[in-house]
Amino acid sequence: MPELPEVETTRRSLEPALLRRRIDRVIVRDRRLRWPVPRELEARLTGAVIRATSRRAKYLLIDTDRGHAIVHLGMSGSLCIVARDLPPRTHDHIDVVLDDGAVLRFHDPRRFGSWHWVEGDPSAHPLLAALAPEPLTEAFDGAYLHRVTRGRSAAIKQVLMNGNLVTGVGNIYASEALHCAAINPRTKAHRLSPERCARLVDAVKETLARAISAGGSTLRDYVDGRGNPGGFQQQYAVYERTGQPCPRCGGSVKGFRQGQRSTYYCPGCQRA
DNA sequence: CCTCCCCCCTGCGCGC
DNA sequence: TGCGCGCAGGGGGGAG
Repeated sequence: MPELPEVETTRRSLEPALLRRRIDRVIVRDRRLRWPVPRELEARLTGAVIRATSRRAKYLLIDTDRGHAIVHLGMSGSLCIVARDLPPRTHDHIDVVLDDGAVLRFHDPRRFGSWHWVEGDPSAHPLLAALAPEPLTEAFDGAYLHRVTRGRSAAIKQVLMNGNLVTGVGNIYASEALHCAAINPRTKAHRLSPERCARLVDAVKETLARAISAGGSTLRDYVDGRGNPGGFQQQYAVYERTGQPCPRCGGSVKGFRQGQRSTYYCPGCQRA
């Protein structure tokens, strides 16, 4: 489910309910996530005061006076603020009980999500240390993309989804950004000119920003911290639109498999 | 180092 | 209606 826009939308919608709250209790109902939830999480989080929320790539961080919880939503995870007396549903694996009676509840049917605890500088954590620059900052520009694609013969779509080169762009937004930049997803990364790299960077930024503005994408079950679905799926140009007209040239959108994932593009206006 | 492929897991829509 | 199959937003890790 969640790529960068969904994680950012979740973070923004949760933040007002979390700031300055003290954590009374942490209930872990199922520890079997992507990695086993460390017992250290409950031990250290209980009694901590939340100072801020932040995001790095697709990781959401709960920053406290004692350290940081690093949360990943995987494919099917969501975080919601609920009332303390609301009974948990199936797959509600973690509750963070706040001192005002609200609960931050983590729901994840597929359990590809994860929770970690880190003290000190969170960017030094092994999960975060090797990540590429944030896509919505100036560090991610055409010169950067051109440099890191030299010597890479992989298809540009797969390069966009490599978290060590570009962060936050998953399967939906890779297809959408390539359409926006009018670049064929099969194009070998090292063949892109500096100009086309710059255009692709602009397209990634624009696509992510528009998705955040729309509250992210809800394909099946994504909801933000208040339980609201996103609306960006209404604006897709190509994703899951096989056979429908391209909004730019009217051509028929095509889908195909690329590295075990589905890719969508318009053969009419996305050039190699 | 890069690339490919598999896997973790549950749910849903489809065809028969 | 029931069942088996393929597929789904992520990403670590091993083989080659």
